[in-house]
Amino acid sequence: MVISINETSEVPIYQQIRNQIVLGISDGRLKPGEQLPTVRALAGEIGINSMTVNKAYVLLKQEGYIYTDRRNGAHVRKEFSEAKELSEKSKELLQQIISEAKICGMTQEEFLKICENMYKG
Amino acid sequence: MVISINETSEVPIYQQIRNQIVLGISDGRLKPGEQLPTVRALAGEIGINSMTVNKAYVLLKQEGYIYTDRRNGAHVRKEFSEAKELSEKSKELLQQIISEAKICGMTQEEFLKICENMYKG
Amino acid sequence: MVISINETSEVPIYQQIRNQIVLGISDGRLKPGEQLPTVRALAGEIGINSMTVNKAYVLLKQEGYIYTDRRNGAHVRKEFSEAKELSEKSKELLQQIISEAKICGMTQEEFLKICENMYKG
Amino acid sequence: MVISINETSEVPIYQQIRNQIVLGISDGRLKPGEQLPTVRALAGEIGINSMTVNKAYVLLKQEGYIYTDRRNGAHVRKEFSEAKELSEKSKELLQQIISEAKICGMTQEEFLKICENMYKG
DNA sequence: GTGGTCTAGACCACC
DNA sequence: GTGGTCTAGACCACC
Repeated sequence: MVISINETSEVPIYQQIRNQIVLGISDGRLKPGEQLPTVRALAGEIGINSMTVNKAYVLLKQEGYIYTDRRNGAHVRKEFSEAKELSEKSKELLQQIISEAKICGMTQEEFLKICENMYKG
Repeated sequence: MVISINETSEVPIYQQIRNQIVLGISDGRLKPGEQLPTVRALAGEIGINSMTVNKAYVLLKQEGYIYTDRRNGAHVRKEFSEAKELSEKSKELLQQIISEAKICGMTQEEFLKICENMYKG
Repeated sequence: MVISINETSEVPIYQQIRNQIVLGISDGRLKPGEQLPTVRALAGEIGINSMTVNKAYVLLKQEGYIYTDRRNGAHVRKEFSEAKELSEKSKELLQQIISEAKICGMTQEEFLKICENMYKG
Repeated sequence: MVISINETSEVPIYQQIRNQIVLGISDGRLKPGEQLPTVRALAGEIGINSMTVNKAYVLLKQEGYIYTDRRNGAHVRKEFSEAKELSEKSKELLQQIISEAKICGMTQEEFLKICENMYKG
């Protein structure tokens, strides 16, 4: 899986890495248990400092998406909790996005349609 | 409309102000054309620097939610473009939220249900 | 409150800082709401890199002991949740310590006496 | 006695082995003088490098929990010193745990109750 | 070889 | 002035 960084984005690089890996897990490009590139390998590939990649991995680990061990590097978690619950932060963001949708004239149906397409994607 | 700031939040204060005003517009607490408090008044009310409030208003203006004129201060826009299009940033965020929903075992139906409830809210 | 670092300890510096601040909170040397030294000030005082202090503060923030905001720096949390529950990690450590106490011939009463003294301290 | 390793734990594997053996000694599953599996046998059983098991045994020997001789392998120590004294490291850890207990609102009585239960366990 | 820790120094967003 | 992010480079514990 290729990680591509937008250097001009206001989103910190470590967050961009985190986001793309979460996306990869959700759409199946990264399989449960699959090994991620090593911190150094990914840093070299992207052309950034390994501390930045490390920070992304620490974050992913804290969020429960991956686990690391010194022997084998970082791996995608094998079984995810089926909590079926969005984080508080995500709920707030979703509410914010929906308020923007309403203001630009989108009906509920139109918004749900967009979500459906993203869900399938 | 009362603006309440969470000082310990990682969301910048100017962004919190912007978010709450957008929310107020979307749910009708702020009517089209309605006058917003002046920068100084709002800053005094919240107890923060007026530069911060100003930054929020500049952002809201750039995004087309309000307009300002020197005589009458800031007002909610009277007619919003019915673009029916989310910003690139919002689409990215939504995609990110959906990927998290999928990973925590939420079905499409369950996610859409949450959106519906927020839409009505 | 003075933070003193043991450079020869196997405990990472950022962890030592974290530990001493938690200790300070628990024994009242650090009051609720009290301001901690800035990252740079503490780093300069101890004679270490500010990234290391920053790491300690991030950890304390994650654990809910302090909060930070860009205006006023870091502060001790004002109200702690009365969860009355040790973390899993602490429970494991406590079990480990107790097993060592038992092996070196300490009775339950003797061990509880040590805990009492530490609690009062 | 079965040693089970948590590969995703932040606790080093050699430390996990050491901890479980100490636990086994303290609760009587490992008797004084009892023979421990050979380094190779235990490594094979767990599925890890024998250097790691060796490190755990060296540590246990240093701490006085086991003794080794070339002919018969490793054995649990027959008589433990009744020093009735915790190691400096354990005292520090205990102080740290107690400070966390105090902050989360636990009374001395509640904390001692937890210790009692662990002591009996 | 792997991730974890640390340094010295820099720039940035926020206020 | 504050914390947050990032770099280039180093050393260490673990395996």
